[in-house]
Amino acid sequence: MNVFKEMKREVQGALERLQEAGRLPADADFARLSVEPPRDPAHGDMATNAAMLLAKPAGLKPRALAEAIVAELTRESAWIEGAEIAGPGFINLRLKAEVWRRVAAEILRAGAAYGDGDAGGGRPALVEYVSANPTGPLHIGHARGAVVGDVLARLLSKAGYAVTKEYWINDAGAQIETLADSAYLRYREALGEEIGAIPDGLYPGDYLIPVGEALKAEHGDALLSMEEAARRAIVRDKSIAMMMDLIKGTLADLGVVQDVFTSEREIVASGKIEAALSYLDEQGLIYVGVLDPPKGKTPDDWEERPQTLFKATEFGDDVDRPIKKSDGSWTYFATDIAYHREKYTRGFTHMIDVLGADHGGYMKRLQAVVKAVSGGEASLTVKLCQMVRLMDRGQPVKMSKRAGSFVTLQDLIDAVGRDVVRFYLLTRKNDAPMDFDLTAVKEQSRDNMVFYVHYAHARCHSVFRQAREAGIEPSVSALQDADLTLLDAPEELALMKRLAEWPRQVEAAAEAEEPHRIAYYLYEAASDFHALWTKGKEDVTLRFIQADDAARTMARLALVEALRTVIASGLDVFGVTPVDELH
RNA sequence: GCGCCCGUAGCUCAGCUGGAUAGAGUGUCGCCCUCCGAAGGCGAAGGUCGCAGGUUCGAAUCCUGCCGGGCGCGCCA
Repeated sequence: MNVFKEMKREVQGALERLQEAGRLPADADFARLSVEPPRDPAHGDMATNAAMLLAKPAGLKPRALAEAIVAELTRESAWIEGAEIAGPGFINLRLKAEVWRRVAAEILRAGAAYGDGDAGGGRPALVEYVSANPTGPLHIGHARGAVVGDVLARLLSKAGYAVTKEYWINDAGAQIETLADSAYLRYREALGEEIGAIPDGLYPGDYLIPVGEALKAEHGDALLSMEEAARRAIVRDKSIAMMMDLIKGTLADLGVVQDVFTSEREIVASGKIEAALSYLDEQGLIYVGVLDPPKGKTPDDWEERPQTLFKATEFGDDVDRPIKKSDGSWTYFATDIAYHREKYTRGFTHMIDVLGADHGGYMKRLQAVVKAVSGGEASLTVKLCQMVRLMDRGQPVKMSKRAGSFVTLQDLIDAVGRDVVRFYLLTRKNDAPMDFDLTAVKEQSRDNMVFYVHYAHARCHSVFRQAREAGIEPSVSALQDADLTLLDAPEELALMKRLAEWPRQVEAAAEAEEPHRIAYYLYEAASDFHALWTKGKEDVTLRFIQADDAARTMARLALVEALRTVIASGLDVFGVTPVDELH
């Protein structure tokens, strides 16, 4: 049950009845109608702008129209207790306490499924994220995209989309040849050869040593005498496979498991580039032309030459984009065209790419591609993740590959734990830069959202433990049977109202594609709970456990369980495991 | 030069896609532990929402132009 949706339906119903009665014009537009909780709780539980919106078309003063709406609204509503007209024409509604208790009861019944929505209507959505080059381990720069993408997928899934989580493997191109060369060097090293310093231009990392050893174990010294092309294929495939295993291992430790891994190499080999381009050609979107040099930053070796171009400008991009290099091979952009066409032909019209901020310049052209290859049917949103600065006690952690203090994502997970990494990276909008302070993220204080939310969950369990010691067993059935009408304190009602917002928060966060909203909601819910808990210290009658009143105690335990359920549900969206106890 | 993102309390950030007197945390100041975890809570002070226009019943939010910061800008992936 989404109270807010139900109320909007009621208000809309009232407006339609007024329409039928001829008191509102038949063509009145309700698109901008809002029924939302007001910022200030003194304004009631729900406020609507209906009167202000429709005053002009109705030819009435907002307050006069508001009175008519209120009369219609309160006539037969099961939920509305009262309505006031305020300010420029707001209608403030107060709902019966019964409404909130019903929500609490529903939470106890639905458990983790509370908050699940149907905004997605089962439609497929594809979230592509991480997609790091398989040339080495993931580092911190990849962490944010991995978490944001993963949680976006979980969020959309909770909101009713059929989500596919995808990784695009850049296993073609120059960097992969470099990887193969680097691995071959390690292979020779494994055979006992003295290789000295790793030459410039090759990957120096230790992580390739196991690749060399694996090649030795499988092939002995046979590769040395093998013809170059055949050898290169073997070394390359082995390197890519082992790098992907390394990456998947780290992602698994982060709790990220993707459904589909699409290989660039396979897309290239399958002829899908030619197919996609010929499709675009049929649409008249491919032509040969000459581009102007980039303004203000002409490369030294710039030479004007005719190129094969995609008409990206037709879809809002700034310039048309080349799809062939000067040597006749495809540009990376050409494979992007084929890949996004591939996504569309697999049935996805709702696509999300999670990319690093350094790919900002690619956003428009990718969106242009998606429009073009789908005949305008599909759309792509690009979530750009800004930099994460790794800090310790307020000081930047120096990272230099050369000095060997290169921090991998695996190191980070091992150092602070996957739940902390996940949650913390979601406490900011993805497009705002953030600091990740190794010490601060583990601090146990209120300014640490991660801790504060976990604490609330643990505290719920603490209450249950205390109840059991007092001889009260908060079993599922006992909680479901509790008499919630005994929850009548203003603080208790306020908490129930907060819990009633959860489905709405899920839907809003999913629609806006902003996982961080969940973090802030959980923080506020935790705050409400901690406040209520502490009030029980001063006012004994507010304590959850009332030794001489078993019924009231059970009602309050039910409220605690409802809160716990919502927090656990939010943490589940984040892929974070709730804790029953803090250490 | 062009494009994208950002500018909100001293500091770090929210602000529910246009709503009412702009909110948290932190820091400063003042309170609350014989009591379900003080790892917490309550209160005070703190703002020309970068600047200037515009759109309308109403703007931190949308549009335009400036100012300031970050990222990017053919043949790299």
